[in-house]
Amino acid sequence: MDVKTLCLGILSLGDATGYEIKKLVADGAFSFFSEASYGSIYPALTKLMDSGLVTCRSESQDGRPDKKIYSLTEDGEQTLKSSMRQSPGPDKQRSEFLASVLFSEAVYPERVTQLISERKLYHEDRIRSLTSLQQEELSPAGRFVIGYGLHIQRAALAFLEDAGELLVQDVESDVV
Amino acid sequence: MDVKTLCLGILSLGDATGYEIKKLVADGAFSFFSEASYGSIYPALTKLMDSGLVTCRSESQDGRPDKKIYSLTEDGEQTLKSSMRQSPGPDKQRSEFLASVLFSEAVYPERVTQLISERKLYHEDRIRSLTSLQQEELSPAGRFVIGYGLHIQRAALAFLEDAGELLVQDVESDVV
DNA sequence: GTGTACATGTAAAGTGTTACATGATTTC
DNA sequence: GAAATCATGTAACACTTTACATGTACAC
Repeated sequence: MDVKTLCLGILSLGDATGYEIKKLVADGAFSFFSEASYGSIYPALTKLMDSGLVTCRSESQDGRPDKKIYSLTEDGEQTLKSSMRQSPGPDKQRSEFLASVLFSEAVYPERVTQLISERKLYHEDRIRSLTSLQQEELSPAGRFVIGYGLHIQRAALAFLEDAGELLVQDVESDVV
Repeated sequence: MDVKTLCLGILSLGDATGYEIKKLVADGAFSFFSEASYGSIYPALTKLMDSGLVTCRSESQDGRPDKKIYSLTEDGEQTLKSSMRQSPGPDKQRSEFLASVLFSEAVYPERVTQLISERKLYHEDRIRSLTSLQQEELSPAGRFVIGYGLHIQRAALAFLEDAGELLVQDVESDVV
């Protein structure tokens, strides 16, 4: 999903500024399944303005650049809806952790133990953030998305508790 | 993880051609956590040659371009090992499915039911491929990585069976 | 006083994908 | 006879990140 559609989608849930969109994508409910930086969000919003899919009202503030609050237009809503008609592409899951485990085995087997224990902390952390997001979330779909994320993180953690031990033993016995 | 390190890692598990690396990344054990196209793999291998991290022997074939089989050098192994010392970055999980669920709710709620049922098929498919990969896999780390993937896919499917129904009901009652 | 949050935006650099070019061989 | 598999490689394009530019206000 490109940044333009992502912005359109976020705006369908309520008006927002570029800054707010970035925050949602970086830390909010969207952080679990998307990513975008200022360098792609601001240009995307400008292009959406040019094609009339969003409008923008400015609120002046003292000491700061004007806040530019974007809203979806009727056209934007239709465009989003027709994007939603397409079946979503497969997930893109890139995990340096899994790659590291697989590649460390041959060249640096002692590393595996550490990777696993660090990974548990990672999942615990993700679970904490998702749990706190769950407190705020409102719409059924929002609850569903957070729930989906939580469920996966918990499953991953449980897997590490079980299979992580086994792997560590296996790799260590190979070293010996 | 950049394509160069990915190639180095795959070569640490055994010699391979660019074509084989692409296949592993697209359909094999690596497909669960990485991605790369010919357009990035071939140039990466050339660069790795230039910096002496891999060597290459050619096997001529009739009617086809020579097979170029790459092997890790001692230098390549050390470089990979020092990459492995870095703690792996966070997972990058991009899910058009989750975005679609969240964004459809407002502009196209009937779509949600379909998204969920298509998604079940998606997970079932992933489970099938991972299960068949599990048959071939050999090393402890390989088994661990596939197991991790399987566990997550199963958890996701289970979540959909439970929460998917609820969501569909919620969204439908909102429409009415 | 130091760091973080607020707020927008651009330019350069890097990375990667898609599409193209080439062509035999095997499977349906 | 069409489509997939084997096999390498390049060029154009798209996308993103990182760094820069600018500046206030508030919390510690």
